Amino acid sequence: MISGKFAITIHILTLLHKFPNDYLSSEFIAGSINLNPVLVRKEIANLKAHHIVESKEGKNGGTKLAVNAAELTLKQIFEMTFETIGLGFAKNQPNPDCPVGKNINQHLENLYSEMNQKVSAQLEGISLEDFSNQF
Amino acid sequence: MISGKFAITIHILTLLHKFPNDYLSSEFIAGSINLNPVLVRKEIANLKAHHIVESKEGKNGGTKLAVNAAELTLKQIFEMTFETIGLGFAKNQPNPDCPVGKNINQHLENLYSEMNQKVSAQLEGISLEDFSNQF
DNA sequence: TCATACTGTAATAAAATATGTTACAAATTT
DNA sequence: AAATTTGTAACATATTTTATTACAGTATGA
Repeated sequence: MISGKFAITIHILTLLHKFPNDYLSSEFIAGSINLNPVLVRKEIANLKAHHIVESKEGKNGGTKLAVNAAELTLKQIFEMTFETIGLGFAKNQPNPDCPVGKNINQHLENLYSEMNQKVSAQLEGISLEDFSNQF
Repeated sequence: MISGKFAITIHILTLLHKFPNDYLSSEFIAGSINLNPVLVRKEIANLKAHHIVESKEGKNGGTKLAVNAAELTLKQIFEMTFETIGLGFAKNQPNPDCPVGKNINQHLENLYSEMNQKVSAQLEGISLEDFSNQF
């Protein structure tokens, strides 16, 4: 299910790309997104775990892109933010005694899986640089 | 954002397709989905508004498919359940004084719009009959 | 070396959304 | 008339998302 994480992460990365020489603080970034700085830091933690950005603690610290924006695709960001098109139905526990109920989740998952593949294929063709250069 | 409505509606329609000669009660359908009958009736109300099903009140009442399952596409169901891949970020109000914040929603919307087109194109090729015949 | 300004992270709270329940009028069948 | 079902509103609960507070740890530079 697509949540705000994808949008937030793209926003963060776009800013980092626009200021390639600076360590941007979570407060500055949060000011652009209009979001709580702690949430920004959480997304940055995720980006760090994937070695997409590096950050520096302490005074004048902040975060900086650690990869080539031309080589980072939106597909990677999509996957990195744990996004999938999914059941979106938290408590999907159909009746196993019903021939339809018994199998529907499998068929829905197959369907969603194909949807994800289509979306991924599209996002693979767009780099962070492409996205950022629209601005 | 994809929610349970899409899954629930497909489930309902698959059942209706499997029992083309019966008026199925919301209770029966709810039993297969393992969902509250009122929620089933709500989705059916939506289907009725789109003339996809017809229902009969009163004793032995219920709901029945009103269209040819071969001609009803999952794309129609997708749209009918108000599904879109969207921002998923309820309070996305970036800072208008920031060059990135000012424009990001437009660019994200364009991106999501393309994603929806890909998904729609895929779902257009799958009929309810196709889906139901997998079972 | 000390004040300052950051990150990192946990704990908690609030808000938004999704799902579930109860209740009952209206409709139709037997 | 009794039984069963839809239709719908009003309300309740659960889940997920977003926000806040708090503070330890780290680097900078005056």
